[in-house]
Amino acid sequence: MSHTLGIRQAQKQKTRQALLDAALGLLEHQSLSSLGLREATRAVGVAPAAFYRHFKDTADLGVALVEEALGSLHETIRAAIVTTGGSDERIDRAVDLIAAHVRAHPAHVRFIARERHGGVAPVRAAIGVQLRRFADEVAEALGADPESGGWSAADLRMLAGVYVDHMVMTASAILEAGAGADGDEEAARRAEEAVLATARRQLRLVTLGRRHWLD
Amino acid sequence: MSHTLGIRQAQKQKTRQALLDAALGLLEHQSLSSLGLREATRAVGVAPAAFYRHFKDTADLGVALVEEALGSLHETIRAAIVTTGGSDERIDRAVDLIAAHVRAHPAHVRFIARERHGGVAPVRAAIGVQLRRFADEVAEALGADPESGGWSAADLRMLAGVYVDHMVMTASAILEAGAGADGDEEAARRAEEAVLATARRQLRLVTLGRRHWLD
DNA sequence: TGTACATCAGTGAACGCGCGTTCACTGATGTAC
DNA sequence: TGTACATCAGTGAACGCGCGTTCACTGATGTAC
Repeated sequence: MSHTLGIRQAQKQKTRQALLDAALGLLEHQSLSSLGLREATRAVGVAPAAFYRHFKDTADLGVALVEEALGSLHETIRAAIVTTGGSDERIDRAVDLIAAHVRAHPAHVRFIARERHGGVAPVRAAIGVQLRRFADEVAEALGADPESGGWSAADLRMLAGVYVDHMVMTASAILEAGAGADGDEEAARRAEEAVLATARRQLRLVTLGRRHWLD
Repeated sequence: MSHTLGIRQAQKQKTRQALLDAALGLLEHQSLSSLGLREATRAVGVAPAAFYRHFKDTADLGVALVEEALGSLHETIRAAIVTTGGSDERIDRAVDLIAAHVRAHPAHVRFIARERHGGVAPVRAAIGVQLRRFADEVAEALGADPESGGWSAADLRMLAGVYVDHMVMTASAILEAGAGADGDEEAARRAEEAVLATARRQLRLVTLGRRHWLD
């Protein structure tokens, strides 16, 4: 028979997850550096002291949120990497994947965009480490592409960084487009489409630059 | 004779500026959404209530900081726009200008990078408006360049946005490079040079894409 | 299976503290004559 | 130039409030026999 978590462990995980979810919700309208431990516990419905059974402080909770948020982004990036086809098809596919990611995880995207340069050092560091890992992974994939023959490691790494940064920026811009047109469903749709169109244009620009890099 | 500010007005301006300076200093290690009004007045050495003679609340002070910070960035952008010469010279010059800007106004750069996606809506909005203005200005300059003959307005605007975003991201990366190697002067210099080298590579990529945009 | 003891996630009360905001005030600066 | 009154930047005390952290506790879950 398979190993099951004890009731106690399962309950603890549930509370921990509830704290993470509540915090993520509260961070829609504020930064992590102003999130209170009591706010989070109040939203979950547990006593303030219960917080310490799961996290040292709110920065610690923030680092846990980074792992959660970048875990889901990692999957999206992997999906974009393995896409095949002509450059236009790959661009369309990548942009669609980002849009779908934002729709599926808006709060995660907001959190990463906000805290990437935010006021909590350990969280900033955790995001930086993970994004650099993603870029390494993308660089490796780019290196395997015949189109990258003759590229130096530094150039590949630069290009990978451009793609990862572009992904994060675009995700954040999609979110902003949705929030900007408050209420007006149709305006939001148009604003999002404009962001996606710009993102595709930008990727086309990068593709062209890439094609002529070794000229 | 020239018009002089009254003693009272001059003194008020001085206190206001002291509050802005103190806040900017305090924001090195936190976000605006957690900056306290009492923190700022304490740092200046005035009573908490004095704050209200200058700002409605800390968000209001933040908006004033946006104007100050983006005013200085505006000058740097204008300087980069008017640069002449071959594309490599222009890239080198632009990157040097950014590096100089970060050296001259590190706290302003940090503030903009942090609050661009931060938790204070009016500040985020103010930054967005100004950066869009900068992009419009850059787009106009690009349109005047013979190299952009045949470009659509949307394409020019997209390219301008790439330049402005790249400038902000690079400025923030330079700052991070300096902070990352704490204490080690030589490591900081090397980290900064690596960031500048990457920035130049990225601009070369964009230049190549631009050159073949209408192929 | 049943019993006795150990573990530990979550409780609830208490603490000292700094917060934002208000208010009547003070005294230097500004203005009218 | 001098005087009498108005303005208003900054004061200092007070307020109620929510904060982070501590502590001994409870009672359900886990474990050993």
